[in-house]
Amino acid sequence: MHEGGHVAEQRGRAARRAELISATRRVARRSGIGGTNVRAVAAEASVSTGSVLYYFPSFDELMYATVEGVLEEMYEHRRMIAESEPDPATRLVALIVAGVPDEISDHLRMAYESIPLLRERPEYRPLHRSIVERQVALYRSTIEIGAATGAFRPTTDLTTIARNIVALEDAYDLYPLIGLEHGAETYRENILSYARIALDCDLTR
Amino acid sequence: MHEGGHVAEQRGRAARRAELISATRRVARRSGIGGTNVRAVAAEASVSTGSVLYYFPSFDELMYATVEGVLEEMYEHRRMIAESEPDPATRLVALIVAGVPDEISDHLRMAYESIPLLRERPEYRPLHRSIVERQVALYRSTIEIGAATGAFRPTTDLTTIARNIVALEDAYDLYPLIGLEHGAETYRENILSYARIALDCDLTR
Amino acid sequence: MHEGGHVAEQRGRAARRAELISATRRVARRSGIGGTNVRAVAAEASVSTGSVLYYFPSFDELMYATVEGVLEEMYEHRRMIAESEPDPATRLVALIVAGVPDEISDHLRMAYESIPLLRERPEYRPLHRSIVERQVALYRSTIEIGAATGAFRPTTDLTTIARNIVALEDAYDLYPLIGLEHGAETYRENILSYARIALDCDLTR
Amino acid sequence: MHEGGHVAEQRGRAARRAELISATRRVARRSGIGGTNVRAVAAEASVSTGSVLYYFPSFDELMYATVEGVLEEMYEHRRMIAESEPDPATRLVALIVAGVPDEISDHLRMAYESIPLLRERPEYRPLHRSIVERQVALYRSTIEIGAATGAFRPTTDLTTIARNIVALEDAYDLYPLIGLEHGAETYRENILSYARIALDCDLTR
DNA sequence: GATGAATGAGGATTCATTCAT
DNA sequence: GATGAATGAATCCTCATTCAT
Repeated sequence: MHEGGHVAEQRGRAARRAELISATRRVARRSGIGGTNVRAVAAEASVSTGSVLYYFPSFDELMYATVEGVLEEMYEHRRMIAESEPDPATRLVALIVAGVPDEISDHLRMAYESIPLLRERPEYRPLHRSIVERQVALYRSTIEIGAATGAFRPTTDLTTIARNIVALEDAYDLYPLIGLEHGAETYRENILSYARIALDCDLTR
Repeated sequence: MHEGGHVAEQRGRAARRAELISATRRVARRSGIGGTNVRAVAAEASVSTGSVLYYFPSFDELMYATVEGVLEEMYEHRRMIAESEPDPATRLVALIVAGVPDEISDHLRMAYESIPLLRERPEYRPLHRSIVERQVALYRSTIEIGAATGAFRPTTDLTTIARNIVALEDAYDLYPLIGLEHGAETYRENILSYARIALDCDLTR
Repeated sequence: MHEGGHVAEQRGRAARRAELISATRRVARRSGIGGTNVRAVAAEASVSTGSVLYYFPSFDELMYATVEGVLEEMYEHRRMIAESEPDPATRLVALIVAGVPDEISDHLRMAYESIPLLRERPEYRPLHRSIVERQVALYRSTIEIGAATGAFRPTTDLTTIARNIVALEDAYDLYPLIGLEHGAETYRENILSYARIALDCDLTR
Repeated sequence: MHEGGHVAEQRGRAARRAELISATRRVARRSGIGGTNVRAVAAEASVSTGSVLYYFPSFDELMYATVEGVLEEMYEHRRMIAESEPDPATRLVALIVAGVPDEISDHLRMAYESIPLLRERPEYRPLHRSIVERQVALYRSTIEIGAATGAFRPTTDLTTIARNIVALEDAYDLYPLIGLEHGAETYRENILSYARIALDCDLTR
């Protein structure tokens, strides 16, 4: 009927879904994943509850897409930090600083709040896993470059170091959520203290 | 007549509560915290739903008591490991081995699943925080002893090292939950690799 | 197609709420306020319990709206009697006759049954108070007109007389509820006997 | 077995019941009839919930006995006022003053809160009815004496006057409960204003 | 006599989902 | 395409009553 009608509709559909995901994110930020429901999302997006489930087969799928988006964005942010900084030492510090934010980020909060979803929805696992793995890759390649240029002199296998740094980040990101507030600065220094001895380098900031 | 007659009852309120907590634990292990409700707990304990709320002022309180018990037990287990091993190096290794179990423990699962509860129930925060702090203390005192005996030659401040070890443990405990299965052995080695350079020691197993 | 198709729905939210209020009234008439609950109302209105709470934020609000409606209707009925009768003496008698019905009216029953609600729901107070006050105003203005035309020769302050008449009505409405059955006629005559001496007039019927 | 055992037991039983009634009264004063339940009464009386229903066949019966006691006490109080004052005019004023207390009395509150119980428990009706009737009798005999002594010159039949006074009292006792606070003094004056013209007398205070 | 543990029906409320329009 | 009214199962919690002791 309409020229290119389907294409336009498809575009419209994608845009609608994006809006709903965005609304879900805002609700989840405000009220937590547990406090996020169809009605709240519909209200936030100024659409009907019927619309929400018209664009997503179920509320679970919308939540999945939302968590996915948040995690991807979180990773993307760190990847851009890595790309914009050529010097491996500086990049490493920048990554760690970005990895342990001063304020609990919504990204992190949602990442941790989505853990209970894993039990009944195994499809969440690849999401989380992949984020960790790509962060490890980010650190690993940074270290590799530094090792190649002589900036770092790794004391052990690179993957181990990269994994440890990411693990430290993950734990130190969790702590503020459970009320352990030693401050992002302390946590960053803890991670840097590890990086220095593991890479036998200076890492001034 | 009376003697022995009231055995079940005389175990008393505390025992009944303990049974309910235990039932809650089993349900939570099976179905997750999100899948745990009054009816399921009542069925698991073979009592009426009324009974559950007879022994606990609210379901939330039962859940809190359950999480508290699980976390305490987890810490207690590690404390006993520490106490039963006098040699600091051996103790450190034992703690790390116990801290990264081969199978995902219910303790850890519940610890992580209870994170979303933190948002609406701030009373959970001291629970989680305290467990982390006491674990750090456990490692710190172990390191201190080792430093005193010359077994360890710490390269930096003891609290930092202890915190980093606990943080690594916490993250490596989380990973299997999200499908990252490099194996407990790998994770333990990663932590040990840190401990070795941070404490400048051998730590054979 | 559309036109007329949505009749039931297009009557709209307000109409649905009115239906539920009406159902609540029927249940309350049959079973008392204490015997009125969501399920009974839903059954009476032939809808699901979910529907009841879809149109009212809480059952309390539905009950409030119902009591409010009943009280307003009661007042409105008396106001119309007053308006339709120009002669102050005839109007006064008509008001008293309407004010003490032969049968215990649902209005009165609900008015008195809602008294215990006042303790926990202070928002009911303005409702009751306002009805009494407006009834007093109705009598007062009637008396005022009669005094102006010379039909009444009030022996004391008009508000006092109006209040006393309403008070007598309120009490005599209560008595049949507690089993004091001297008959509406006797009660009306008692009130009229007061009106006659207080207004120094005849008040034949 | 025990000498007079049964008698003593009967006395004990009556005393226990009295204590429970008294406890029920205190709870009802605090929390309203709707907020009064077996557990609260048991706690207030420092006995077990089982005890409460050991001494009363059902909670309803305990509540009935409590309301009965309160209403009787209320009447008894007024009767004593009447008895202690020989002069009919002074007695009348004293009765009216006592009948419209400055503060909402627990007696009145319970009298009005018990109205909804009438629907399902017809046995409450004689209670309320009898209180009204005896109050009317109190006023009627007072008026009769005054008429005999020439202190009062009733303008109409004595029962009508007595009933109207009691009705006014009942309504003016209700008003503070629904938030109509013109003050006890105003209400008393309103009643006295009626008494004066109905009895054609002075009634100074 | 007295207890209090245990019950289970019944209370209001929440919410993803369905479907007629 | 999009709506939003309607559902009903599931949630936690309350409470008079029972009964073994």
